[in-house]
Amino acid sequence: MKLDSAQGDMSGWREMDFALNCTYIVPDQLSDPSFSLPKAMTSIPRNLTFEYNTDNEVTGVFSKEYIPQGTRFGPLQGDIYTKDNVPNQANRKYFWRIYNGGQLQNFIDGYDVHRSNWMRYVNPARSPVEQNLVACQNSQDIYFYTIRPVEPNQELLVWYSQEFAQRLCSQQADIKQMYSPSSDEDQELEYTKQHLPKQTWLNDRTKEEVKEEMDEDGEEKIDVEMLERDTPPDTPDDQIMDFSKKVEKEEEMSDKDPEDRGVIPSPQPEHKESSLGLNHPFLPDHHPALPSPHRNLPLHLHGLYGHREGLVSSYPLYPQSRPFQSPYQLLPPYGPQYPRLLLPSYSPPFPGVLPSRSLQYSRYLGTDGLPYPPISQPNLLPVSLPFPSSPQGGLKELTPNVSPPRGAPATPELSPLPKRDSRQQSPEQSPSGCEEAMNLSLAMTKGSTAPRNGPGHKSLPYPLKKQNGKIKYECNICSKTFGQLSNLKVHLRVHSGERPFQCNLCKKSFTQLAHLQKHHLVHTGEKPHECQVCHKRFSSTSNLKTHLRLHSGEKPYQCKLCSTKFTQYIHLKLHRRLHSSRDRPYHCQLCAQFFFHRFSLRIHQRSCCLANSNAPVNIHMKEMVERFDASQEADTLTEAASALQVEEAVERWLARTLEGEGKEDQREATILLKGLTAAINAPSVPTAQSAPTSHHSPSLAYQERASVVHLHKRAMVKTEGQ
DNA sequence: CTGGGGAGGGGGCCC
DNA sequence: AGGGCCCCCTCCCCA
Repeated sequence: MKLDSAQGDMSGWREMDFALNCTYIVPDQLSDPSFSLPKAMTSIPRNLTFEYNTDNEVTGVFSKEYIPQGTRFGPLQGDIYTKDNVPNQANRKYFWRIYNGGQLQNFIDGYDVHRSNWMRYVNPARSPVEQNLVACQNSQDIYFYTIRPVEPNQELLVWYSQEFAQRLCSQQADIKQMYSPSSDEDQELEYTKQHLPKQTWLNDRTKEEVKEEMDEDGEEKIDVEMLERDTPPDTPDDQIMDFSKKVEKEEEMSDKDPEDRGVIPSPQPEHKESSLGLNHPFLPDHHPALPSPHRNLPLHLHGLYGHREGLVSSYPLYPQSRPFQSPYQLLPPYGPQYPRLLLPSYSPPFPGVLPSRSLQYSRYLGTDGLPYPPISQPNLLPVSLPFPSSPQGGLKELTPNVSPPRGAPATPELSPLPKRDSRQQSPEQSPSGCEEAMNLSLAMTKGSTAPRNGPGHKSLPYPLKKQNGKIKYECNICSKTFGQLSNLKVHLRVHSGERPFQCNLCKKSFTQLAHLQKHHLVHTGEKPHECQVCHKRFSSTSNLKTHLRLHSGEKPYQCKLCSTKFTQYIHLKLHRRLHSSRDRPYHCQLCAQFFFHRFSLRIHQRSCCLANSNAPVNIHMKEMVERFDASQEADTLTEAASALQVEEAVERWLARTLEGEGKEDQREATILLKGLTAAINAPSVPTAQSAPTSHHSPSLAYQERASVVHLHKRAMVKTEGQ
């Protein structure tokens, strides 16, 4: 399934490259307002899951299914603080810094579980080996991108992108500079000072001491100190103290030779001297083979977030010289091209999209004539909004965002935004807010002239197969093939979890626009499909079709054990639970099928359970035998019935079953009957010895679909003349 | 347990 | 090629 060629080195990617070239977009799960759980818990996408400790606390984020490389999660959500309005009591453990033009612009604080999202729980990676996510700042948002395929049940582990770390490093350089005689007073220091409680070590020490500290770890120590004071009581102490101790301990150790410390040097020495010219004194401690104090902490993001506050990135500054060893081929970008659509904030939705015939909505509307009150748009999440509000209503397509030029800073030069609301930003300013509607791969290919490696630059974006002379597009993940590329692209959302179409009323999201349109009927109460018999209305044709069976009397789903018929398959399924295998004592050892009668088992073993069981004719024969076994004709026979008696019973059963059937079905039944009777009259076969076993699958023995009585060729519903 | 309706998901076909 | 439309299938809920 998965491709194993090593490809997709993202180590040289800039944040903008991730934004433009990412292949999948996975928005957050929508939080039902009625949920009592905080958004940080409920926002986790469907393809991810939390891991909990014994206290039911989230300890990490894991994948539930295969997640391809180049998948984007996010953005990170939380309280937004500018440098000047950080509350004094703020716990900075979950702070993310947003830079603008190299200057700190604001913080995203993920501390509050009701205002942050699941991304706060993603643990930091200890090494490039285990890292599978990279954190990037795109515009004013933080996104996590998979830099390698994530296998099911694998933990998501994140570290900064190169630029991200670079910004933090230059921040540190700024801090250093503020103590030089020539530098002006640094705002960051001012910020730090003003939020440090009195009697902090910073105030108690000389600037010279501070400078020395900074030389080692810069601002980090400040934050550690702050954590000790500012962390709310519910924060485990070990998270703070260990982190603090780690820094001190490692500072001491950093003076020693790696061999003396008994640690393994970095397998990639260039890590120590990155392209940024930074020292990474703690790098060896991030080696996965080593016990890491960081890792021993409760699996919260304190490490990452704690470090983030001025961290000199000791590890993942992806040196360009070190490509990722991805065992999988990078999935090509098939960037979903979602037109930017505008929807009114409430119904009637999709005028001109729904069937044109006029419908009476009024009876479905509320007393105020509106099905739902208009939703105040500014409160909506900036992510997953393919349908920003449109005052005039209707479905509109917007001009796609103009992608920033390649190589442009990931953080556009924006004036500080006290609160993040992408929809209040102009499209030029913020590609992130409406990014769901962008064709990322298209933006990449059209907006770029420089040849690049990585996703989107493969000559053949999709594996092609030829079936019967027709080109088939194959899914990289499940190998399912499609005749049309667009179908494959839609299909791929099943794997990525991407649901780009979101209802602006209830925040549910869908993989296809049509599904969203159908869903909207839930809110409007509209039922466009009317039964011509009873004039009952339905929201979907499928449901109308099911309903029509009530009038036609058609019950296409029959229990093969008791002949009870049903109009809906689910009813048959429920019904079948009533029949357990213990009622059928005769068991085929070869395919695990059960029978009421010994002669049925005999027929089964001699007719269809010998040769190629997978052949359609044999599968059909198995169905027939099973149905006959449950028939009243079979019941009339004794276990000692002769072959002739059984044959006659089969004929009677077939005649009754096929009464009224089409000629084609009867012809098919005749063929089957010949096979059955031949089997009945065949000499006894020592099946245990002669029967092949390799191709026998228990699933064949219990084909749910086999219980559909009518062959699929027949019309399911007769509606004419009613 | 059965039966009816509501809703969502996947995919094929056509423009 | 992408999107719209439609269909089938499945599951859930509830009387």
